[in-house]
Amino acid sequence: MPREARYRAIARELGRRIDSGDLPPGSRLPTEEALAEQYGVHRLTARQAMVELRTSGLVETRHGSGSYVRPLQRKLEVTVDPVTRLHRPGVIDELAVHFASGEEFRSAGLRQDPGAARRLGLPDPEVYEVATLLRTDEVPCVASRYALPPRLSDFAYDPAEGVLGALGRLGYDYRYRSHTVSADIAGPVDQEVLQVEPGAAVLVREGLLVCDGEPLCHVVRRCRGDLVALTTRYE
Amino acid sequence: MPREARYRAIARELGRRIDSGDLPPGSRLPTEEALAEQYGVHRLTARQAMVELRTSGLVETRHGSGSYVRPLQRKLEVTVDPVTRLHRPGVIDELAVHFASGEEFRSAGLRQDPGAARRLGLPDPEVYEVATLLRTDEVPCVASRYALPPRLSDFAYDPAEGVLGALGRLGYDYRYRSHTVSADIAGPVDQEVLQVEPGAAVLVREGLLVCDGEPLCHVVRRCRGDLVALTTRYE
DNA sequence: AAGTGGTCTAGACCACTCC
DNA sequence: GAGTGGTCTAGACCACTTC
Repeated sequence: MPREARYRAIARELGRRIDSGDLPPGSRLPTEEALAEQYGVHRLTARQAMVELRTSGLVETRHGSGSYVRPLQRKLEVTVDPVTRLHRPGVIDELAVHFASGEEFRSAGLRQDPGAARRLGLPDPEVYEVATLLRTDEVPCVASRYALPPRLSDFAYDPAEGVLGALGRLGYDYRYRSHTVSADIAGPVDQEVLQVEPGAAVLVREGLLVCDGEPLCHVVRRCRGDLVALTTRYE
Repeated sequence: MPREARYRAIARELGRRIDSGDLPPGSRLPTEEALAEQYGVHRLTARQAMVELRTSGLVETRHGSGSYVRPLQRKLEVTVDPVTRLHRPGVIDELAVHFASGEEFRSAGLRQDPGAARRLGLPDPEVYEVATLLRTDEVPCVASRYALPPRLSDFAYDPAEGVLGALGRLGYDYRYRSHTVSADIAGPVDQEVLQVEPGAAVLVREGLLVCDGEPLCHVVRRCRGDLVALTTRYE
């Protein structure tokens, strides 16, 4: 029976103090130096405990300043309408304002994407891909990737209306055939686009839009897990 | 402009080799010792690179054996029926078999839970809480927590039918009023119940069941992010 | 300038796996 | 028993924040 590592014990102790409210959200933890002295260990061992707490999402560290108990962040609830089956900002009033700026355009072009092409029922792996980003208060929040059949590659996109809005304007009467949600760890691309740390949680929502029974668009949205929740309300 | 840390550069290089297929899923990475020698750094620096890859979910490490590229794990797709609005195992055939064993009982009793009580429209913060666990191949997979009004505290629970099945048998004609999905980092409780590492992704699905317009049950399901995806299909 | 976290080297011993 | 990852100490210097 291996005894518990020192750094784990320290992390557990600090975690307990956070849970109990002894260290309230936003408060500063002892410095690594202070912890090292207090527990009689080397600074690196104390530091390891902080890494543990950071990885568990309990604490955030600011270089040169200190480590702080993470404030309980109220997540933005983005409603997903079960009838029209479209994303709609709402619920929290400010949200409508925040998302009103529309989808920021990131890139578009023909790409090889066998998975999306298969879902779209295409014979070749090539799709027309549009990548966009939604921000709230300037913070990257939801990264979307739309895959369309190559024949739509002259697709005109206006950020104000969004990709799906543009498809509607072009006369496509689409709806969702299916949705899948899952939770991922932020990969290198997420880290860059959503500006999160390695190890952050990402909420992934994937859907297939159909129009007259024909697949029209495959959408993948990767949302910052600490900022976004998706809500469906049934009437 | 601070130059990139050595360990980050090493992690990036290895990540690139994994993405390119040079290091295929399941293959073993060089040992920490070998990496240290190869890049001319101390073993701890090479180790730090491995920590980075592990945190990003690209690699898993087995003590005494080595670090391996994580196999692309096909997630269990649990379907969520938009009509009955109930969870149904399916899609992948084996799933029905795996979940057929029912919900393993974990605990039940009166608890203080102001959040759930508020959603249930109760005057007091007390609710009757039932905690269960679903396993697939013995692996903990979905941890559920049902909150009911205290008047239902004599609620009889049979694992084979599940909590919602039992409510149906008792004559409650319930349906979901709303659902929220989000992504979290595994906290201490998740680590224990779902048996995951600190830092693992957890898919959270929260819903409110109503019966004749009255709130009946508040459900929170915490699913292992690396194993579970929730799918809704519209006909 | 002082305080604090970030990176790195050097070296040691332990715990687990695999043969 | 050899190989490999896990933990820990000791000490150093750098980068960022705060005053």
